[in-house]
Amino acid sequence: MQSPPDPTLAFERHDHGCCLRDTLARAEEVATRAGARLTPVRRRALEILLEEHRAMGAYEVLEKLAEGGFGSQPPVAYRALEFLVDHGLAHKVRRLNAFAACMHPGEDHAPVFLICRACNAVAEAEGQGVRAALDDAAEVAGFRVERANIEALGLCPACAKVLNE
Amino acid sequence: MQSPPDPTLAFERHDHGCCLRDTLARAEEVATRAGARLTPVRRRALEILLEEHRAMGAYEVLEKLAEGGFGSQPPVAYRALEFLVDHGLAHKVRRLNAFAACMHPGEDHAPVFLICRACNAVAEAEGQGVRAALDDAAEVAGFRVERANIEALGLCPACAKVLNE
DNA sequence: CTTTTGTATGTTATATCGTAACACGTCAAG
DNA sequence: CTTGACGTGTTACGATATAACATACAAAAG
Repeated sequence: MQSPPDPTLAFERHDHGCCLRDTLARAEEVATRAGARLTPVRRRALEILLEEHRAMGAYEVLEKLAEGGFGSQPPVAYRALEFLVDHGLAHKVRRLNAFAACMHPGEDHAPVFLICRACNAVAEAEGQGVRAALDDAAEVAGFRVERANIEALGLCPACAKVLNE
Repeated sequence: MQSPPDPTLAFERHDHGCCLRDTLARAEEVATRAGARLTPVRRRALEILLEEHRAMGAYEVLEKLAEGGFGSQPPVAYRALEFLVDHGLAHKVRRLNAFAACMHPGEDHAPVFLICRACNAVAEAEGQGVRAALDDAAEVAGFRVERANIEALGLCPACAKVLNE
């Protein structure tokens, strides 16, 4: 494993190689079940997001794809990422114009993103309750929610601690 | 009187001149109270957002500012818009890379944006409940939310009706 | 097995969104 | 009347994203 000592996607340490292989395997399954093909570029793009385990810009992903012998032009990355997002294998974090691998592919979940304004780490938290509240709020306006982006900016536990000293 | 019976930057018709003048007046007050200056460019930028009553890209706002004799380079618009956002007089809708005037300047509120995927209309709904749920979800991760972006994509009532026919 | 059809990949070129850095003007505080 | 903070304007550029077209490739139809 090469994983650097970064926080991310959860604010806690964890077994990385495990969550990578595991998630990748589930991703494969999700794609198959949807009748979609997790082709080499797409698979590699997902791997990249999982390896780094943080939110990455499309151009950053592109660079790593190119290193692996794939195309080096923006559409290559954007298309792979779009596929991943469409199939729930990755999420777009709009505040950062970045993408992050989904930690719960296949499971029916409502992710909310917690973005640390100090270290830029992004955690994907469970937001069923938030989503339910959103559906309620939308209903008042006669609006039916199909997709939602819920993102919070603040301080992660580690940075909050440091800044308080 | 303020507060019409609409659910805000809404999917319904309403008295426009009224909500414009009214909101503008309150904005002036908010700025003054914050010790900030609602200068001509800034005021005009807000007017533009209020007149059109929809989410607008920075370059679109810029164009209209230029028509009014203001500078025609991007920073002019971005700075005015940043001021408005910082002072709670406008919001950024990240899904659209666009800005919308706040319909409740000064009031303590937690906006959620309802974006119609068919007609691109944006409604600003009240999201106190959503925000509370978000705070709860964040707390589980030891994260303290400072700012949040909550955006929903779906169909507005009008478009939903049309598409069902 | 071949043709057809739809999908995936790659490329060039360009659109769209956003910011850094600096010059100038105004105004209020010292 | 100078200094310093702020606001506006400019040029130049960086970052993000997509359109349009060519080629390859795989699954379905013949």
